[in-house]
Amino acid sequence: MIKKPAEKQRQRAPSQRSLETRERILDAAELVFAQHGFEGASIRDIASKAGVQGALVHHHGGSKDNLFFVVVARRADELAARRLAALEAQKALGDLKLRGVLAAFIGPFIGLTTHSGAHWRAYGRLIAHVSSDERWRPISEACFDPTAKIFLEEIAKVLPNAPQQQVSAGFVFMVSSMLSISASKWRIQDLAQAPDDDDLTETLLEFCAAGFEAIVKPA
Amino acid sequence: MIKKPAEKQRQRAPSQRSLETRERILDAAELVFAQHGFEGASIRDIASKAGVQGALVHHHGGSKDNLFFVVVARRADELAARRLAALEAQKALGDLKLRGVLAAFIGPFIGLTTHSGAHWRAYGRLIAHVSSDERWRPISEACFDPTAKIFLEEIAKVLPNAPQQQVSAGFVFMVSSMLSISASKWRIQDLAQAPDDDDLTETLLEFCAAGFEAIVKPA
DNA sequence: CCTTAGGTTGAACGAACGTTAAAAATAAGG
DNA sequence: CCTTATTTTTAACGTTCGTTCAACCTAAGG
Repeated sequence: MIKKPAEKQRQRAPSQRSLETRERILDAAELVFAQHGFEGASIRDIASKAGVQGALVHHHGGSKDNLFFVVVARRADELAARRLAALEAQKALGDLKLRGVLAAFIGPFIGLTTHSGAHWRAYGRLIAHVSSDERWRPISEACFDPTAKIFLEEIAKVLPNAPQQQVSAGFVFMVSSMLSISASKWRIQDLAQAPDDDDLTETLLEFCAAGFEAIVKPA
Repeated sequence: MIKKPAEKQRQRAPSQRSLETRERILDAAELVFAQHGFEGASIRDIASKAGVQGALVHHHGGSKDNLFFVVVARRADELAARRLAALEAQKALGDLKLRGVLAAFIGPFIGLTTHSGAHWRAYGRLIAHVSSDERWRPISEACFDPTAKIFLEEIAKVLPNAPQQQVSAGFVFMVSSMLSISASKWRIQDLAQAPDDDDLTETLLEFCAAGFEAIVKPA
């Protein structure tokens, strides 16, 4: 669970309307941040897309930095929960192998970011932004590192004798490749000179599983 | 060779001093763009780092967009040349295989961006920025796609019967993983909980070669 | 139904942005 | 050496940025 900064005590429950407004603002911010990045996004763009005044964005989201954090954190718990559930499901099948662990990590992400609407698609690009800029390291640590560490341990279990350095490198390669589907799918389609409607989960899984096996073998 | 926008005819040769100033400005722009991204970089930051006035940046680099293009294009030719030379060298060894093609693509990039000083290191991050934002697609097409197409053809040669779609996907996974070494090396070190001074070329090569082989096998 | 905490608006703040114009300094070319 | 194209500085333009404040409006709680 992701910790939130302490709010000062409320004396009344928020109204239905304000909750809906807040959601609309976060949704708009998600889309704008994903499309233009943090610096390229403007509060006015976000407010306009949400159909509210700029001051209201600040009221619901705090500073621009804080708003960015809130938007990233909002879906992080659900993504983590789905990954852990997939991991448990793989374990329940018995005889957990590398491929099963990677599938539990990759599957939910690709599923959500390609088959669950525009907002999850934008969220995928958002994670790509966060992961490629050291500036957002605190956000990564708060939102994604706990899950990452769990999967790193699972990978270590199914690949005994593998140097930690190699496992970490492979993990980053896997994450980068996974995020490239959100951030650079246009590039794949460009190079293939054909529209790509396929689900790339299987391809990515094959690629990473084989890659992992290859780099952890003793030299 | 990368085409440049036509300049209006000069009547005098540029002075040594102005050439040096121009280089200083492009160097500064390279560092600032790499660190803060396009939107996050300011002309005043660049000017300050180059030790000149803001107006001079505009004089030597044109608009901010154009300056960005110039900075990216500046080293693209050398990178491409090194990759093609490496490819020829691999061919000269005879019996070109997938691993050799990938080594010719990855090796020069990692070599330059990790062992050739701060500017090449920044240039690596710059390419990562360009490759992850569809906004810079024209730059990618002008600077990197020609080389990419050559290597895609070479890969197709050493992997006959491989569907083009799979090869394209694998190529993007490879590029993303390669760029992650420039953009997310801190992440690898974080996860490994140890500083990493190793050259990751071999690891990346193993990972991608095995991944490629795996995804192009007939289902 | 009142009271008032909380939501929302509209307008404005100062700062930073990319860019430009004109003057001053420099050095290339005859 | 003189002329003048080019380089560089200085100062400013107009715009947009994140943020704030005071004023209304809405609706939760008693």
